[in-house]
Amino acid sequence: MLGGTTRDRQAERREATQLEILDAAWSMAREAGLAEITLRGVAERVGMRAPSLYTHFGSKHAIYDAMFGQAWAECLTQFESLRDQVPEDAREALRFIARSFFDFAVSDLPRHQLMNLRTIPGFTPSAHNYAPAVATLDLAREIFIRHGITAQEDLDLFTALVGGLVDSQHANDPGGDRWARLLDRAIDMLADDLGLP
Amino acid sequence: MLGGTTRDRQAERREATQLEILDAAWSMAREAGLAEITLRGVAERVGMRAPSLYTHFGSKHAIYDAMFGQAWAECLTQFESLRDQVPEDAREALRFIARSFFDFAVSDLPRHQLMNLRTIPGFTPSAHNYAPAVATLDLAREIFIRHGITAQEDLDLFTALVGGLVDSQHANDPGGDRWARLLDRAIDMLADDLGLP
DNA sequence: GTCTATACACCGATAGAC
DNA sequence: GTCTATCGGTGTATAGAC
Repeated sequence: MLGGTTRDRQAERREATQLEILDAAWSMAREAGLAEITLRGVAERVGMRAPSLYTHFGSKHAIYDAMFGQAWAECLTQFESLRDQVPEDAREALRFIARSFFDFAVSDLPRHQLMNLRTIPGFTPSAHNYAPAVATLDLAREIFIRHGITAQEDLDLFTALVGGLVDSQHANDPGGDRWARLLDRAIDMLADDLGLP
Repeated sequence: MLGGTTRDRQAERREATQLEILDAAWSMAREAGLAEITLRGVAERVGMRAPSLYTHFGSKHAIYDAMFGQAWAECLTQFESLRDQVPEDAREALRFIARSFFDFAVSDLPRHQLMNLRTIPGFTPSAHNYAPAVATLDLAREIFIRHGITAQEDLDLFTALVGGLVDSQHANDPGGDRWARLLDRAIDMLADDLGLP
């Protein structure tokens, strides 16, 4: 049907423009910092005026929100692709997951700030864009359970431990490896606590 | 000498006004959030106009900077007063320090954000106001050494561990104790790793 | 020295013309 | 869908009153 095709075309075009805007926002975040994004700056990068962005996003926070969803979706995709590579041995599995998450978080500061820190004043992710974050944690939980680690407290301790190392690395030795070097040791510490062989 | 007295009076008055401004800023931070401080809001609380604040602080960041110094000085003072209460036993000592820091960090969100997170866009503490932070860490290091823990990596792991729990608590269960309950266990984990009895 | 009034450049957001 | 014009807000520079 012609009407249907037209509508699809328009929807595609619209989605493409939204992606273009988000790409511009990421680019500006990486250049100037996550919090330094401005609508005028983003608009300029896509060849628009600032108010035109409101055709595609209801507010600046809505742009952050969409970026939040993108980032966690990216993380989820990576974890799903790594799913079959998780070692059989529980201790090795913990190390593998921890290293994967650590590297992902450390490799992109603005992305990590948006995903895991509350660095944008007043921003809270919507339920819709929070979903891939939940899915990622669920996936981690599933892998943990598969390796016999079932207590929520154990997963909580794991996330706090890895998160603490990531934040320390970013805050106190950006670009270095002072805390990255401690990751395996930290995980072994936890594995011992869990009674893993 | 009269000139000296006058100068002292003026200096005292000036310092008092500065403290008044900082108190107003803390009050506004606790009401509206750390990042939501505005110069006009702070000025109104002390009965001034916004530009008048520039008589006492060179910029908004300079106010954040002074607050940063206050917060860490507060932390240092508390740790110094606790110094003689640190248990002899190394494991108990670790628990004690960890709990002290955890409680201090969790009891005041805006203060913790300013001290430990980089939540204010573009803000970096000056060397002068960073000093009490260094002194606090030095004090912690000294206590660690007194208990036979001398490696920098051990202290790094300790700070990352406690920091990770604090951040998780603030971000995922504010006002609760989901990660607070894991603190002793986490410290025991580390103590075991260090070969402590 | 302290404070004020004024002004400026920038921000996110809205209204309405095309 | 994109534009121009504009609004209320911000931090801050400056000139001048007391």
